[in-house]
Amino acid sequence: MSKCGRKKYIKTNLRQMTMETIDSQQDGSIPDSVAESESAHMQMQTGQNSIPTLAQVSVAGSGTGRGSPAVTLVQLPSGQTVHVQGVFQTRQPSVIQSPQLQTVQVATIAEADESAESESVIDFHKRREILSRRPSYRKILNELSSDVPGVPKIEEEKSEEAGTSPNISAMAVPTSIYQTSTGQYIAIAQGEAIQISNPGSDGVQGLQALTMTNSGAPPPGATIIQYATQSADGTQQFFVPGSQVVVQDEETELAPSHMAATTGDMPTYQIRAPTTALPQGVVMAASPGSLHSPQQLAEEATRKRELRLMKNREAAKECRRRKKEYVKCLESRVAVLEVQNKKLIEELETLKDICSPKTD
DNA sequence: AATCTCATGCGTCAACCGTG
DNA sequence: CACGGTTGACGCATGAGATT
Repeated sequence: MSKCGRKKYIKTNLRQMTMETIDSQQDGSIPDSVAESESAHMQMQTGQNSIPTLAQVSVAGSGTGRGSPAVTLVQLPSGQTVHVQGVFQTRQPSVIQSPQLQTVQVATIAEADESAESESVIDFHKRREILSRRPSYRKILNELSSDVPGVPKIEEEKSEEAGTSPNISAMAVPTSIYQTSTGQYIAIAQGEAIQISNPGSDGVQGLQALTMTNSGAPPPGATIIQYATQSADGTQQFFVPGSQVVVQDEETELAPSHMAATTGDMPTYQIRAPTTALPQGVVMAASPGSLHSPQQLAEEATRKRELRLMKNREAAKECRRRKKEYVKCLESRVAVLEVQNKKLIEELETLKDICSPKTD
């Protein structure tokens, strides 16, 4: 791949991915690449574009009821409709589901129902305009977190340079939202509590308690968390955004001894936050009122430029970090949705076997 | 070992957007 | 409307792996 090709690959970015989703949904084809997961999600929500060999499944209550019991309406090929309580409950809006995509979903339903071509063309252009520029990743993540109960919003990272809130620790690591392989949502804020929002598939709904200590022994920035896993196999996977690293420490050698003693065989995870050695603010030299000579003006202009360059440098780093986090969240969502889709298909097959008339 | 290819990250510019 | 934050785009540097 040439450098230009690489750029092209990179530039097949999130905006284009969203556009592809729209386009492919308009002509009814299934998009490949990452947008495929969105397509799968729409299948589950709208009951359209269902897999040909399977019965159509429509989810009552738009499939967005938070924690509410999932009532699935299964329409069998014979015309029968069966209300079932899903083993895999209908999920709340996932961690990554941008408002744009929600708009697309609604529009897709509307187009399917009304089949008004002219309106769809207008909608298409409207959506094009809406998607001309994506909101910031922070905004997207904040809106997403507001849809998930119990998951705190990502705090505005204001006053990184100007002013320090007394409650903000020295390391300004922003809150991160993770999604585990089992669909749980984990919000981690440096120096604050870790919350796990359980989708409630196993009856344990709401937040789970989590033990977190900041050990003195590990290197700076390391955080020891202890998570009582509830999964059958006893393992828990974390999808880690950004440059943060989650290490499962089975020997618990980094954990304090009293923690290991009180937690038994619970696995210990160590989250190493990226070192945020942000250069502190530049000391403002001269006040504008004291400038007289052209040389001083030039120096002031240079100083302002360098200050702006420095700020933009840090902003670009932060932006890239958020983008990586966003992409990793998308990838984790793809993985979760694939598992979810697989389980739904299996559940449907089981129901078909149960409900199909036996011809003895 | 030298070269090539590719992935990744960084600095900068410019455009957009929200806010006061 | 000015200002500052955000982010796409571009060029560049660097390191790792593949190839010659």
